Formats: sequence, structure tokens, C-alpha cells
Amino acid sequence: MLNGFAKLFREKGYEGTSLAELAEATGLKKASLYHRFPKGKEEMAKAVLLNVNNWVEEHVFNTLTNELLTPEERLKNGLQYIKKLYDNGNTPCLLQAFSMQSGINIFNQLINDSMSYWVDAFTNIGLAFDLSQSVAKEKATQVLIDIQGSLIVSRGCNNPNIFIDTLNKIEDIYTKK
Amino acid sequence: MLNGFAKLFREKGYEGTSLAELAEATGLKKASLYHRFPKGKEEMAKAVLLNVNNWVEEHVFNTLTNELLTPEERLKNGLQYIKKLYDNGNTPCLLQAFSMQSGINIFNQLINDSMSYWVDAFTNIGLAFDLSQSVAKEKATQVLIDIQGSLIVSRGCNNPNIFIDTLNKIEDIYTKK
DNA sequence: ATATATTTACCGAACGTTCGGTTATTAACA
DNA sequence: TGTTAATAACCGAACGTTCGGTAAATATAT
Repeated sequence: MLNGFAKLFREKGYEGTSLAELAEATGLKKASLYHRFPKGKEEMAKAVLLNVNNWVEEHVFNTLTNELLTPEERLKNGLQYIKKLYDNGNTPCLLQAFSMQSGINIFNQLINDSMSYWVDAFTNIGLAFDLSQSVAKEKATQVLIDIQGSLIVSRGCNNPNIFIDTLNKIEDIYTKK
Repeated sequence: MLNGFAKLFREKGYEGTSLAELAEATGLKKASLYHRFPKGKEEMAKAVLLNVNNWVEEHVFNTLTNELLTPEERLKNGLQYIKKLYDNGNTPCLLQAFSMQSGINIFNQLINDSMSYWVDAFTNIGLAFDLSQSVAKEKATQVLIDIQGSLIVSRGCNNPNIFIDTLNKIEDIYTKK
């Protein structure tokens, strides 16, 4: 159910997704959604965002910090999950979709937290590669930029390879040099 | 007038911007907009996109290819215009705002062309730095990714410095190493 | 120069549609 | 039977758009 919502929100944004569409995606009727989400559309969007965050924590973050693996393995596996998250570059980022809308909006805090979370995750892997805290954070920020930017440029240029190539390059950022 | 539209579209997206807001931004009434833009909202959005493209061509592209300047000067000045275009990282990118909406939308072709245009512009400066065509294009794509990504991450982290730092780093990509 | 015709710019009001959200009723199930 | 889930019907408000008509500006003709 939340996955169906996510697909809509990612591709159409918050304002661009109507309750009619959200209802159709679930098979339920519009009114029935208010039984599950009494606070309406905003609650649905937040639920989706939290759900994605949980997936990211479970898969990406837990992988990047899994001390049973070597740093190289953590990074490689973590990036695989990211590739999956964005469907090889064919799926827009939910954070983008929600941050681009309505000027100062309701999701700002959640988005801010989520981004910090991503930075933390990659700072962690940087530390595993024996980088200093400051360098690790610098690289982590660049990884975020690369992911977000390549998603946009991939889509804008109709070329998912740009996203794939970027993920490969991220691996090099840590392992080579 | 188009600048007022641009501000709205950039911050609220296409669907998120209403005709009432567009009218208010001009001082005209809603109905009057249809005198200037008979095809309505879509025509307004396209006019804004073309207007921005013209600005970019006039300032960014012309600077990057100005043979009266050294490659270093072209790059430095071009980046200055980009900094201005995005108001030091405080203004979202119109291409992002339009590409993120409505699934497969009406602007896809225009967005695709605009992105190619940016890649061309930076491929050009790469060639001025004596890079091969393929390496120049590779670097140009990365510049696009850096700009688009840093705009998103800057905003997401409430830290415009991320955008500024990225522009500085782009200069290094060409001038150092 | 003056009066007339034509075009341009603008606006109030209303259009049909869709928006997010609510209420009253029915169906399902314990 | 009593509680929960789902729905049909409906709401006011806002959406993008259209239209009839007015005022201002421009062109034409005398």
C-alpha cells in the first residue's frame, strides 16, 4: 500500500498526486483512506517518507555499518541497495519530490533529518576506510550530491547509465587513490 | 513578468503554482493572462523555460566560449553567472522543478534539450583546456551532476555553502591536476 | 487637427471540473 | 450483537479556462 503511494508521490510530487489516484492505487475508495489515515494526504505522505527511511536504514545503513563485512564489502553491498532503491536510476528520489514543492513546506524537517541520515551513513563508511572525521564527512556529502545529481541528470538526459556510472564512481572514491 | 513566473515555478513546481498566484505576481487578473498567453498555464511555463534558456545562453554559454578570454577566465566568469543564476544556491533549478512533476510530462523534450545544452557548454570549456572530446564530455556531465546535486543537497541540508563549495570544486576539476 | 474605426489590453463573472475532506449508511466480522 | 472497515453520496473551495464587454491606445480618414 505504502509502496503504491510512494510510486505516485515520487513521480508526481505531493501536490501533483491526487487523492483519487492514491485511492485507485490501493483499490480502496477515497473515503476509506481516511479510515487508515485520519489526517489525510499529509499523513499518507509522511507515512511513505518514514517507510522509505526505514527501508534505507534496514538495508543501506545497516549494510554500510555491518562490522562483519570488510569496508569494501559494506560499500559494494550498500551501493547495490541504493541501485535497487532507485530502480537503476529510473525512479526519482522521494526527498527531491517533496523538497521541491510548496515553498516552505511541511516536510522540511523530515527532509533535513533524512539527508543528515544519509550523510551519517556515508561518513561512517568513510571512517571504516580510515579517513579522518572531516574528510569522511566531506566525501559523504559529495556522495549525496552525486546520487541526487545523477538521478536528475539521468532523467533529464533520458540516460540511466549516468546514474549507474555514478554509483560505480562512488565506489572508486573510497577504494582507489 | 517572466521573472516573476520563474520564481513561482521554481519554488512550487508546475502543478504547485496556481493561476491565481501567477496573476498576482503580475498585478494582472487571471483572465488577462490569457490575452498574453492564449494557451494558458502551459504556455506560461514554456515561456519561462525559454526565457531562462536565453539567459543561460547569453551569459553562461557565451562566457564559456568567449575566445577573447583565456580558458581560466571563461570558466571563472561562467561559474560566476551560474552562482548568480541560482542565487548562491538559494534558488531551485527550473529544470528540476519541471522534470520532477506529472510523470511523463509535456516538458520532457524541452528539458532534454536544455540539459544537452548545458553539457555542450561545459564540453566546450573542456576542449578549451585541451581535453579530448570524450573526456571533456565526461567532465561536463559530472559538472551537471555536481550543480544539480549540490542544489538539492544544499536545500535539503539548509546549507548553501554546499553549493558554493561545489562551484569552487568545479573550477579545480579543470584547472588543477 | 478632429472625428471615426480598429486593435490591444484588461477585467468581472461564470464555466465545468477536480481538489481534499466529511457524513451517514451499509457490509463484515468477532 | 457490537465493533470495525468500507463505501456511496456529498460538501465547499479552488482549479484552469472561457466569454462578454469595457477602457485605452493606435491607425485611418476627413
